[in-house]
Amino acid sequence: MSTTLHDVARHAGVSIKTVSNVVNGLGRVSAATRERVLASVAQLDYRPNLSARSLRSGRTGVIGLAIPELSLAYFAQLADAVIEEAEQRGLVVLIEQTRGGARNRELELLRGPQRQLTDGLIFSPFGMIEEDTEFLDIGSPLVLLGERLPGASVDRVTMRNVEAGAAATASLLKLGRERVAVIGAHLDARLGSAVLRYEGYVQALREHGIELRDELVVEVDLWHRSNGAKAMRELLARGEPFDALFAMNDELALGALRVLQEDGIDVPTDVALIGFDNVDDGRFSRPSLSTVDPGRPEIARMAIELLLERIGGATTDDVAPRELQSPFRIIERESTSGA
Amino acid sequence: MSTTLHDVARHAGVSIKTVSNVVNGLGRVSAATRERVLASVAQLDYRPNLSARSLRSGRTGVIGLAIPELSLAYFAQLADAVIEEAEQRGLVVLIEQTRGGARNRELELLRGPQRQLTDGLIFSPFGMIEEDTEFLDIGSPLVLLGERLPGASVDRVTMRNVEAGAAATASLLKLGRERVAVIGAHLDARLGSAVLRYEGYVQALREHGIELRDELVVEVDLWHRSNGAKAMRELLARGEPFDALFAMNDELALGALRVLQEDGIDVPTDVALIGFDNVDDGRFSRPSLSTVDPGRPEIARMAIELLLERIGGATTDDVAPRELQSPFRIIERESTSGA
DNA sequence: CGCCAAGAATACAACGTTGTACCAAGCCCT
DNA sequence: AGGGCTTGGTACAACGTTGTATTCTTGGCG
Repeated sequence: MSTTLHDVARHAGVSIKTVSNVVNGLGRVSAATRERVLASVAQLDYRPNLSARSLRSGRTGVIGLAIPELSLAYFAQLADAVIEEAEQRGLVVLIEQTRGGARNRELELLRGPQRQLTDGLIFSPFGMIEEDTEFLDIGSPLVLLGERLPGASVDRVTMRNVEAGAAATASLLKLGRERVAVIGAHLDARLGSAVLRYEGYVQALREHGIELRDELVVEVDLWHRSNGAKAMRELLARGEPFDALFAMNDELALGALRVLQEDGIDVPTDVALIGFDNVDDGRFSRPSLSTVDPGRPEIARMAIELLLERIGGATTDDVAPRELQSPFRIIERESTSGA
Repeated sequence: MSTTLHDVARHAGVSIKTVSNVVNGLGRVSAATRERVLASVAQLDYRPNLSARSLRSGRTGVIGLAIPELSLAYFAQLADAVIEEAEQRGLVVLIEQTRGGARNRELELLRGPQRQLTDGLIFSPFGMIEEDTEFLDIGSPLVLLGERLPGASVDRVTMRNVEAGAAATASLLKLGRERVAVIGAHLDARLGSAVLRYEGYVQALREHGIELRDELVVEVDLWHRSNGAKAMRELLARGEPFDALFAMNDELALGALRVLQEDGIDVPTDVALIGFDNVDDGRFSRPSLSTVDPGRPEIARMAIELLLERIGGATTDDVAPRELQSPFRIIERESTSGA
């Protein structure tokens, strides 16, 4: 077994509590004993038992991050940012995948035994519906990512999806394009990024006095690359001409790009293209992909800040939930270059 | 506070240990009391305190996964597989990033307090050198991914990098190409995938009676997409003709592809291209990317199996370390299509 | 009818840590 | 010189769980 406070205490000839105080920098300890204890700690290679510490303190130093899928670049990069941000605050991150965001998976995960292991959870919901908000009461701090479940009174980090969607669309319109298609819509949904980004799209069209054409709107359930390709084939099959495309995320955009090129359609000359998320891949596609940068580091930072406020605050319940918004910016690359 | 065994015991009118037995399915409990206890458990929504359980049992149910960077698609997908595999065995995964695999970061991570929190560690080393092997003695089970630190007597999961490198190269040669470039080499290193894959490259050339030309070998430190682009510019600048390219991973390949296309060089007509890792992105690039599939799910499964054997085994020390090899296969896509 | 074994449940300690309460000096002040 | 105060340290309990040893039933059997 590894060394404990007892071992160190015996070795240094002090009480176990004094060692504890030295290790945690608490209480008053004379310089002499402190040094003696530290020497013993070093010599015996003492490392505190985190389970015991957690049992006493009620804190584990672990936070959970629940996302749909790590193999989607957006979430991988988000996880990266969260881990980085957590590390700076002395926390470690337990990642859980909801796998396509199936509702049941999400509910299970909210009630799973892992919750006992984490001081709080950062959760990017996808499949849950409004009736499920009661399940969000998990007994430990929770921060939602995104605009789903708007009814729930929980801390959350969102972005200006409507404005961002409008800005993306506008960046296409300002090139003089007038037939702007969009893929990734969830027309019969009432919630989620898809709804908001679509709203931005519609809004931008209106502001520029351009008619909204349903034939240029393609719905896509999961925003995977393969579905982007499928959506583009569908759009092409419709035979409706278009000269610009707003893809609701970069995966869709890159999937669509591939199909456009297969058909000999040049981007950006024939079709200007913009995605969403600023995933690394877009920088090296050909043409490189214009996109909306959602401010991932900020999202991570804000989420952890909200979480830590709850974790730290003794009386967590009576504080009203907060919503923080991350800044976004349009990144113009080759896929919308003047041409 | 949440409900404890005490609460349930009082509620069901039994002893605390009986509740514990019921919850864990241990000991002999009559059907009647079992039912009564389970009813109380459900009613009070009892969930065991994992810290306390860990303190008693010495197990946390958490395993660590230390990788260079989650934003590299290969590692994101690997992490995905590990989490999935762990979940099936009732474990959760703590992901730690070594950020480009700096040696110090790796050593810190091996000694960090997190080790007290995990039952074992799956570690993909990058910057550590052979002199550091002593640091691998972390007091809990450890499985290495890859061939680094060959001197260390630790469990590990590897792949037939030499054979795979040779197979990739051969798949280019069999197209009739004779000037096969390679990017990603670490010529003055003695260890690592780069060395082995390069060895396979050399070997395949020799077997096909093709001369090895140093001018067609480009070194790349970190196998990022941007470095792939840089390497390709360097290769083009050399002015040495080549008609095929083996990129040591898909990121390099996609970065290189982009630069080739900028220069109007057609893939696969002018240059046939194969990568390594079978990252999702390669399926939707244009042309789609031929690659080597390293068997990620198998790697994840093997790593966890090795880890669990150590964790389970009472006398862990006297069992000789094992090495498992994952199967690989060549995936031919457009970037090496006959043409 | 009395004894024993097996079945069912309990009491208690321990895992390693930290918070609370307490104690022993030494010092200053009146 | 004795009361209060600061400084440095200790003893003990508690966090919630589980392993070990123990007790209490009960029914079967000689």
